[in-house]
Amino acid sequence: MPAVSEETTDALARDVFAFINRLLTSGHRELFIAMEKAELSITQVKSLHILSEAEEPMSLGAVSDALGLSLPAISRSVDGLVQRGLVKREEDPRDRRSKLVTATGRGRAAYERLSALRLAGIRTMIAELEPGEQQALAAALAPVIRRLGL
Amino acid sequence: MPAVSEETTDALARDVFAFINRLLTSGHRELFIAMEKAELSITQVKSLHILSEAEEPMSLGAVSDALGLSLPAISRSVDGLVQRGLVKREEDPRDRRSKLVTATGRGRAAYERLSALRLAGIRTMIAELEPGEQQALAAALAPVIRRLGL
DNA sequence: TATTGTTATACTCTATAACTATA
DNA sequence: TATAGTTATAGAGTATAACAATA
Repeated sequence: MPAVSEETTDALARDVFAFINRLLTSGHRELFIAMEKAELSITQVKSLHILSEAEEPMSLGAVSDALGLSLPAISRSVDGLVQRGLVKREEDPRDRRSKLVTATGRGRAAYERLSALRLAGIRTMIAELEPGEQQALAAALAPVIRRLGL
Repeated sequence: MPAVSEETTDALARDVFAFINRLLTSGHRELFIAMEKAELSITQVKSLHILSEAEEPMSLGAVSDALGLSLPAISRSVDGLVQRGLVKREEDPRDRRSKLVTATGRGRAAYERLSALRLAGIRTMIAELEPGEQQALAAALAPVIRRLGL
């Protein structure tokens, strides 16, 4: 019962696909260079991401589940972050088998810097669009973002 | 001299960022499962991609440059594709040091199948949007796609 | 000599298995 | 016994270095 034909949805999907590809290829070079310079792996950046946004300390198992990676992979990844003071790791007093990890101020700042780089890449591409195109895109995306709770 | 304020551009960039993240996380699980089943690495899929779209045979060096990976990595990656009949590799008659590689029919078909999966993930998310949202998004993206030559 | 691609080797990141310590 | 995390080991994929063939 869609009020939009399947062909239209398909065409839109292809457009979104092309748009994403363009954004991904255009904006990620600087990000990867920055990650290399900071000696952070992709997993470490992702870990910093969820820990930066987490309201409360997380166990390693919770991080492992959130990222869909094995516990050993997370253990080693977080270990590197702890050694550089980007993450704090301490025993859970209520279950001493478990370790609670939190992003430190420095860790949050490091993630913010990388996130800003990624955003800058997208902004550069958007700035190349005509003002009218930007406005139409903003108007079209805003309600979608709001409705999806992003 | 933009007719759109910087704050507006920033807000739009953030929306696009959120939208992309949602699309990437939503649609890629099936794709990775399919890749695993086909025993194709990311590099092999990317190689199939550019070879499928290439008008003419490419040298290994050209593939290496296009993907930003080392020649040995491409050599091994393509070797696997050749062994499975997805890519044809032959000496360049005009420079016998060079090998020319082309996607075979089977190789193109394999790439098309994976590409369709990725598109399906995006389409699923788009189908969740209200008809009006879809129409606004389509109207906003179409001119952008056309102007960027995508 | 310089260049194209391959083979050798070392490194990073991951997963499974074995282990330690708590529960 | 079961569970959280760590350490041991093996596998995939990449890069640099050494090599072979051709220019």
